[in-house]
Amino acid sequence: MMRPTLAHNYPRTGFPLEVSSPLGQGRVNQLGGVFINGRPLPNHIRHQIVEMALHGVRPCVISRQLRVSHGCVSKILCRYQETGSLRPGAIGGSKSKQGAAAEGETRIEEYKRDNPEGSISRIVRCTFGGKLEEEDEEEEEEEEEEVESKELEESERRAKHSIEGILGDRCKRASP
DNA sequence: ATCGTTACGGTTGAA
DNA sequence: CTTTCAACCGTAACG
Repeated sequence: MMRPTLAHNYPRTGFPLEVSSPLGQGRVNQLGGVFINGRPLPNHIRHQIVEMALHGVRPCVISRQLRVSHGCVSKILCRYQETGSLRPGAIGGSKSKQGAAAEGETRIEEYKRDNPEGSISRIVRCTFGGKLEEEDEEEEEEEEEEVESKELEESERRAKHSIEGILGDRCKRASP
């Protein structure tokens, strides 16, 4: 199928909009919403989508009001319904490896997975702390919030790093 | 008018 | 350290 290329995307409006933001290259979709190509929608938007749906707002209205494509609203709502999470899937990383070599790798991997440092420190903590009833059933909101705040820290750290990189660029001499 | 699905160009991050 | 590459992203368009 011949689909239009990105270069010819917005010929009639006149503005092939680009929006520069602290965290990357923003674009504007047909509904006037801002998004970053290749990256998940911001968490607060995802929250709003789910929240509105929970209040009985129809997906098409959510799409128009939040200026998010209906395909995306559909996907996020679908995922929420089957996983109970509003978070995007895990991006990046590696999986590959196959054949005979993979089996050895898998065994090592399993060993690592079963004996992470964390489990050792948990055992130590439990033994000495006397708090043995700590193991958690997945408590939904609590876990989400924890991940969220971790993410926030991460993105802040990244933004800062990139700003420093830009500023540093001005006075930086040739790297070693 | 709605909404499920998917080609596309994109970013990410463990190996 | 750099490179590879399969995972996911949202939009736009089709059905």
